[in-house]
Amino acid sequence: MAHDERRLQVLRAIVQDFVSTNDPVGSKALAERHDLGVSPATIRNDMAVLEEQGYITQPHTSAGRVPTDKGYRLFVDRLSAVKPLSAAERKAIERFLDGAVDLHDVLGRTVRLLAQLTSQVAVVQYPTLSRSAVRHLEVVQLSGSRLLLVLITDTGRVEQRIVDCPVDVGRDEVADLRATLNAAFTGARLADAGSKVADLVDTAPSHLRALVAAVSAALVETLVEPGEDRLLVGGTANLARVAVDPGHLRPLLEALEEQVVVLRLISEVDSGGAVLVRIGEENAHEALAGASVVSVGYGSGDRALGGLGIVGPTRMDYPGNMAAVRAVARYVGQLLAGS
Amino acid sequence: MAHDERRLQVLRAIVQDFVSTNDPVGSKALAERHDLGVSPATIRNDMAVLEEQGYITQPHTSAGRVPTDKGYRLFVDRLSAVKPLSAAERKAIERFLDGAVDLHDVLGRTVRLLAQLTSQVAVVQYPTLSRSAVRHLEVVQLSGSRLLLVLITDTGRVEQRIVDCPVDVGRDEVADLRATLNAAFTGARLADAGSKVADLVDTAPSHLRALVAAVSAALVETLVEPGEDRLLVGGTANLARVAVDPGHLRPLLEALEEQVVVLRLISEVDSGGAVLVRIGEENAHEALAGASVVSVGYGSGDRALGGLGIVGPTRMDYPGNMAAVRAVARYVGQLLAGS
DNA sequence: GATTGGCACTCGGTCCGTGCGAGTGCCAGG
DNA sequence: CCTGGCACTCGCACGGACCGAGTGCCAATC
Repeated sequence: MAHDERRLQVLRAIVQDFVSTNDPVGSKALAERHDLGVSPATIRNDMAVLEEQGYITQPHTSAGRVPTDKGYRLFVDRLSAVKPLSAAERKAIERFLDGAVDLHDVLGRTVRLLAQLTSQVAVVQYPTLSRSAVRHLEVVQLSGSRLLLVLITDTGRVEQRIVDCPVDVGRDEVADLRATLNAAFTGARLADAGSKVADLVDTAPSHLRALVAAVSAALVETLVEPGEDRLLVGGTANLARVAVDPGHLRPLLEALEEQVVVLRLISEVDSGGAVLVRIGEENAHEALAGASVVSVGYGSGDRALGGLGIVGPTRMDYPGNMAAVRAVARYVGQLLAGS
Repeated sequence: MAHDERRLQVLRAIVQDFVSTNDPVGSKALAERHDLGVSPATIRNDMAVLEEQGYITQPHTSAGRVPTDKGYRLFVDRLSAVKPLSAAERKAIERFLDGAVDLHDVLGRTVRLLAQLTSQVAVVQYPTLSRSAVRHLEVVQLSGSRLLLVLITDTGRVEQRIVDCPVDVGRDEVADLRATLNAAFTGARLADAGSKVADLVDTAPSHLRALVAAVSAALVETLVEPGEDRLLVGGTANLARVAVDPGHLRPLLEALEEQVVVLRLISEVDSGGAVLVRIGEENAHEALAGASVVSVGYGSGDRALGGLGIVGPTRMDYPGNMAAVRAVARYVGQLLAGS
């Protein structure tokens, strides 16, 4: 029906106006700023219906309307066109990310770029270990019985781990161990590494068996362990830009430091490569009740290496942010594939 | 003179009360809460003098007094006794830091510990490369002409760097290169590495010379480059605890992300191992005008590896925070020395 | 039947005047 | 040099009045 159609236009207009002005929007202002072709009175009727359906609400009796989570959801799902990035923005992405010298650098630049592009808090997950493959394993002897195990993945990630061996290790044994490990693991997906360990211990030369067992155990532990530094956060200063009440700001900052929470949100990426938007209460975490998360997986080809995205108030520019997140993820994916 | 002595007592009392209550403190309250042995009227006279000398100020005509930067400075320099940590706190430090598996982990725990102990923002600098020594250099071939150079220091830090060589490299050459580099650099202070590079290129076997030159150049670059990820920040949520005005909070958050600024403050550590306190304007950075920085170097023995400390409002518990910073630095120093 | 103009009503935000209380500075006396 | 007393200053919290934006409803209109 024409009615429903126009009501959706009204909702879209409300979201757009509210996002840009941060003021509850009234029927008169709507009629003025958008060519809806009807009078304020008609809009009022539509707004009453929209409120009844739970898409908008009014903070005070004599104030305009504000979108609810449900309203934003509808907007994102059906009312927002994908906003292509400007040429300048594309250029900025390239300029910003090119010239990175290693993985750390790439991700650091990414998080800063994303924060700047969206004026929100940006988060980037390190490439998940289990989806990467082993490029090289290095064993360094620190002292008689202490070894440093360094794992280098094909995504450029470097993981280190100290191993205490039960007995002192000879110099030759270290070399043997290095050769053995590399022969066994190089090229293997880390997810498959666990199952290889058992074989390896059995087939190892007897004089190395105890050593291989100890090191392999540590290796598996490193891979399985979720890893604490898997998240990079940037642009927190953008939080203070909008927020009025620091009491409201604190739990958000805490959640961002409590990386686990955000990690869970960011890493649940759609395998199809679509941008995921979680709005307000959908985040199912108290501190994020007033926040939205826009995230997407990045990777090369069909492999998702990790997720990245932004966190901001529910009142955000969804089309613009979704476009920025997607563009950055695509570029980072290419970059990592080429290294 | 007895006068001066008592005036200092008054200043100390003002600082203590203001820090704990966050209210400007008046003469009457002072007389009640501290055994100064004199009446409020006398205290008023002292306060008038202290204000004249610039140690305290009153925000409004009819309000109590508040310490100035200069007042805090005097308090820190002459009026504060070192507050020893409680047994429980010492225990907490141990419990928190033990069980760390690698450098990342140690520093991550440190920053969280410090933030929790002081309820301020904590910052920890990664061990400075130039003061570390080379434990091992590893060269991994990524593709025909791309090498990954991995540097492991005796402080457990791992640096990685991708090197593009002018020509394709053979497998044997990589092994030779690895051996050559390790022979030359293992055990050397990184600060001295630069001067060794020239020698190395000259003495290298001719077939390796070009390769050694390229890799060495990258190595030196890695060492000289200040490195962007050398700072760990934690506990920013504590900022929102105190601050009332998010507009005042934003520049601080920005400064913390702009790692360079804080890095400069933290890395200027006293070689004698004393705790350094910078109060308000002393920081010579606009965003930190209302903040104090308490920092100290950590390291093993006489070698300072880096700095750590806290950033908080000028109105902070200096004795407690100084004690916490020092204790944590000492413990971290031990931990890194033992690894 | 949908749309529109008119109109009474609600209610949050702002402005302003008042009273209160904390804190001070000064002064005269011990 | 210290002390008690006293007049004075202001910031702040409270409360009432005003104002205007915005709504919901209704009768008239296309």
